[in-house]
Amino acid sequence: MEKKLPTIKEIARRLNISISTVSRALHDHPSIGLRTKMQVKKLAQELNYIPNQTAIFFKQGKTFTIGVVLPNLREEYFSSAISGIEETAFDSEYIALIGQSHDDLNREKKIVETMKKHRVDGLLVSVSKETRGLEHFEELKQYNIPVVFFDRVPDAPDIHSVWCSLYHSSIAAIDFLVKKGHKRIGYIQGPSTLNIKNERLQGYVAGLKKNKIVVDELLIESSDLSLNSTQQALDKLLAAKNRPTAIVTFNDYVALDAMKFARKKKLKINKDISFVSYANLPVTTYLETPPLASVEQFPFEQGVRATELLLRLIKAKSLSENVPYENVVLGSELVIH
Amino acid sequence: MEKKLPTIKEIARRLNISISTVSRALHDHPSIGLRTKMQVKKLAQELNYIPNQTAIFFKQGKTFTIGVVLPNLREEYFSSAISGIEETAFDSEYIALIGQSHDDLNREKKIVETMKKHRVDGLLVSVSKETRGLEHFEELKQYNIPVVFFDRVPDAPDIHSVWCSLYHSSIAAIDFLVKKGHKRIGYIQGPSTLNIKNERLQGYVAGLKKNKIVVDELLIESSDLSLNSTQQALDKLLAAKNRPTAIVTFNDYVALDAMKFARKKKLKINKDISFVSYANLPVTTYLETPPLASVEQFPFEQGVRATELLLRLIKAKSLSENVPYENVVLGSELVIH
DNA sequence: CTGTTAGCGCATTCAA
DNA sequence: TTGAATGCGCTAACAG
Repeated sequence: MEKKLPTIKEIARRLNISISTVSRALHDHPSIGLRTKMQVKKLAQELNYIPNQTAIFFKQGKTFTIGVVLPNLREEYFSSAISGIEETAFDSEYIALIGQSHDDLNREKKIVETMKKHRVDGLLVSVSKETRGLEHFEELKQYNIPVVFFDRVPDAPDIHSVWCSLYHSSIAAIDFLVKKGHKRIGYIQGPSTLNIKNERLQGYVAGLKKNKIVVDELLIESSDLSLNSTQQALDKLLAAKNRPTAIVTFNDYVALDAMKFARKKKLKINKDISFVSYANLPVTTYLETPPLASVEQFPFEQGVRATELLLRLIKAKSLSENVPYENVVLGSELVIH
Repeated sequence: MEKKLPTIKEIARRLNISISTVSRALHDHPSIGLRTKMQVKKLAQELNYIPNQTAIFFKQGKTFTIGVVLPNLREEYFSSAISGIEETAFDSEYIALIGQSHDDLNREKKIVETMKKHRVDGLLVSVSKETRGLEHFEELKQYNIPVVFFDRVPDAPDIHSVWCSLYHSSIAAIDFLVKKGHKRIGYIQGPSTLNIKNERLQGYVAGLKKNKIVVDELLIESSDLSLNSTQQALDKLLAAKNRPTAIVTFNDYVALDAMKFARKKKLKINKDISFVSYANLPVTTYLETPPLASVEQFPFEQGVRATELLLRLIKAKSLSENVPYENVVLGSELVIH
């Protein structure tokens, strides 16, 4: 049997006073007599009264929720980000709704739709690798739901975003490898949709130039991030006439897959072939032979900053203030293992 | 400027018909004339009308949200679980609200409070390691919010739960080690609050007995799961008169920490000292020398099952049906690497 | 086939 | 100091 939850109406009825008096008493409104106030509070306590937030949300047109859309929670990178998001949101009395796109555009669209239905106060998005257009986000504007893209930020004007520039760290990575004596440095890049903003490749090229190394297109392969694709990329690099002695990879997962594969081919990691990658996942600290170095992209921090920005936008919205598009670019950091 | 969102009222006004007609038309109610229906739908389309779910939720006394409370999203184990939760929930038109306790009881309480405020339709919980009593969950009963505990399930009667029994796998682990020739097998257990249900230790003891090995209390240490604590535990085990040649650890993280430390002490993993652990985290596949074996606890699956159970409870609740306490115990599986 | 009305729980304006 | 009345957006019972 559905028990009826206590409401202010119920309290009012029992005390033979009006609903509004109860409401005010519970809010410590100054114009309520001490006696009445105490009575009300006491009964509320006894009945275990909790205001029905859904009613309040409904009335206020606010839900105190923010939606988070990202590819996959199982990747440590994103779970770190969402950890930062949840913490920041929670400390501001917001709560996070989550949706995983699984890098599937249709699912992403459906999630955004659901978030819209739930009237989230704002949305944080790290786009799927299939995402090109932003039509499914445009509509949110009409509903006054601010959107902040983070980490995987689409290359579009007129958006709010928080991401991490990899340009300088990419150059630092090349500097590091060159100092280690490497001259032939390969590169396994990721899907083109994810490459635009972060300037990994640009940094790679700039780093080579800075070190007077000619860019060899045969040393640049790409992976769709699947194990298979990474293996193929590595295979091609290893088959190159002047096989690279070091390889920069899109992220640690690609590096890990590549290393696993390299070991199968009887190559000694960090001897026959070295790796430098991006993400600096905590798990790499447990490896006997981790990538020589990895670029820390501060996913947790990105989550925090993105949430802070989003909360600011939400506040501005409620004050009907206009906020110019803001793009927070964090620095990255080459971490040597 | 806050734009006003379209409502059925607005549509009704423009079409000079009544609100309820609009409502019915949008719901394909049979008693609405085709013409009217088309008109309404057309205008709704044009105005980009979306029903205000918060109003509907409010009216229905349902939110189509489920809360998820767990220690930490950054642990792959839990992020796998939540991945399963999110998927299952989403496929049933539910959305997940998340809260991390960070193994802090007070935070856990506050999160539960928040979930209650948000009137989630149900709650999934993996308790913090500080959690002993369940008072902060009891109150949810009054609000008719069903709770399903998963993975870290408190040892209490009258709860719904989904967890994974480790007893048989623990025995299998010992069998496995014995077959490998190990006779002195140590054990690093976790915090006592997390040990009750899963029967890791019981399995360890049973396994030893089964193999006619005397249980040596000096070979049983415990860790609070921090790096330091694990190191201390390992140190003690290594200092034991008859140092163990193999160690079973509470989970892969403990094993990884222990292995890292063992390497520092110049011990060869899987030669001087071998490890078997629990969780079977995907990351271990990337290790050159992973634990010899690890017990798969199917966190994703647990998340799915827990969500399914919760959704069933929610449905039963709305039908005012009574459901007996259900405790789903999944099997685990020793995976040899 | 369509309109009128009430009400979900609460905050709030206007009266008293 | 308190009460009555209104409305947020929507659904559904009731009335034509």
